[in-house]
Amino acid sequence: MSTAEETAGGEAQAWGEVTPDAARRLLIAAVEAFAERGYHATTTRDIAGRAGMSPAALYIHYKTKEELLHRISRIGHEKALEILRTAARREGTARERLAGAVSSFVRWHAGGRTTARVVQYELDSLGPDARDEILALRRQCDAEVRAIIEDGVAAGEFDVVDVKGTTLAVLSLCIDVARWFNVNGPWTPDEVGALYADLVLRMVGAGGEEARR
Amino acid sequence: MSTAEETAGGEAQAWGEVTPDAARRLLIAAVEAFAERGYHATTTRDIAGRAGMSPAALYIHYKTKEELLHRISRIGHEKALEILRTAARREGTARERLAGAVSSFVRWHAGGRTTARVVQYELDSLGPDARDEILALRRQCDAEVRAIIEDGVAAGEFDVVDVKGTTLAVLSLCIDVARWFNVNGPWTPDEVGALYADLVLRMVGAGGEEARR
DNA sequence: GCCGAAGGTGAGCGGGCGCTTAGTGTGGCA
DNA sequence: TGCCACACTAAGCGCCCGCTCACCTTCGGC
Repeated sequence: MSTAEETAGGEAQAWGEVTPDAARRLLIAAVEAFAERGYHATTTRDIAGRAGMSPAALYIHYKTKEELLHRISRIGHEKALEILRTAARREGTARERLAGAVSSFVRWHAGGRTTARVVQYELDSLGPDARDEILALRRQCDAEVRAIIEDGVAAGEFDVVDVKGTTLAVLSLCIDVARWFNVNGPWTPDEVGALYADLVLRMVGAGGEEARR
Repeated sequence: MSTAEETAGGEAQAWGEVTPDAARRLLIAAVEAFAERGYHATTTRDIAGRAGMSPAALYIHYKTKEELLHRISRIGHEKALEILRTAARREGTARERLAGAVSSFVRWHAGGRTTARVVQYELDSLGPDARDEILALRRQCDAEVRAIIEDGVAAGEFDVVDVKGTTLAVLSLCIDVARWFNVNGPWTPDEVGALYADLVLRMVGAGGEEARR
């Protein structure tokens, strides 16, 4: 179920597209620092230091500290949307597609917790324009999940009273994994993904037989 | 179901115990500022300004800015624990107690979103000692919810494979309400509380008849 | 072998931060 | 009425922030 790419230890997976090398190292350093301390508590000197460079080097590749957060946020949201989109448009019943979407989405939030934390919780530190751009991506994530649930209801697989509210709760449940998941805790990302897929199927009234075993 | 105290507009409800008056005004100002901008992005000048005082006045009542966050966090967590404890120890079936706990806990996070946001999301800005104290309160919250679920499983009301994981997911779901809930959105705190109580009962395999209507 | 572009550094700027201190107005009490 | 304790303010200290700038190296092309 899980690919090496998704759960790669260094979490450096998704940043391959960022060039040149120095810009990528700065970006990864920023992700780590923002995740540990939060955007406002992180200094540009800290980011540059983690990347093994002088404070001034940051400004060769990025106009401001906020541009770093914006870039991280956009790449992260695009990755999240891609995960949901892939799962939503796979062949299969709504039940299978929802379980797949939730387990892979949760796996991403747990395994790439450092990145996911920044992506999901530092949104308010962006300026209005950047935030609007990111919010548009979020709405697309919402639409993908809602589409699966609507399909399931139409097919009689799911039993959901409030589709909009349930969609929101499902996404909320998955996203919050980034807040509490601990790499040294009792669960692997795969285990949390499986547990959550089961819980979400129950939420939509499709807990089914195998969940009751 | 909901009391005036829980959903009072100004959210000033729980701070009655803080004296003298100037100290309370500063604390409420800090809650609002932290919720809007985050702890690190909030300045002591901003807090004092909102309370209608000079920057120096803050230090008559609080040793540091962090002490403000610590006080807010402790009072908020005590309130949250009280809500869960009251619901958990009420008379009734596990099903009824879980529904009551979730709906009142969610109502608190939605209605008192400003406070809940600070309480749930600014924990990492505390120093180690203060954080440890707050984490102990969190563990008590977890224990209350887990006790209800264990009761339900023992009584044959619930069907739960992983009690620990399900407890965590239920709390996570409720807490994350503070992140996304919007006072100007389509739902009232009561509505979200009712929706979430239903969803949580489904998660523990007690969705029951009335949910299927 | 010289040149310019690209990518880096060390020093430091203007400013706002958390917090302190000296001084002020005020209300309660002998 | 005189006095002091208390709550509060105006001013500002020392520090570190985001960011800039003058200068330095490296290296491919002619």
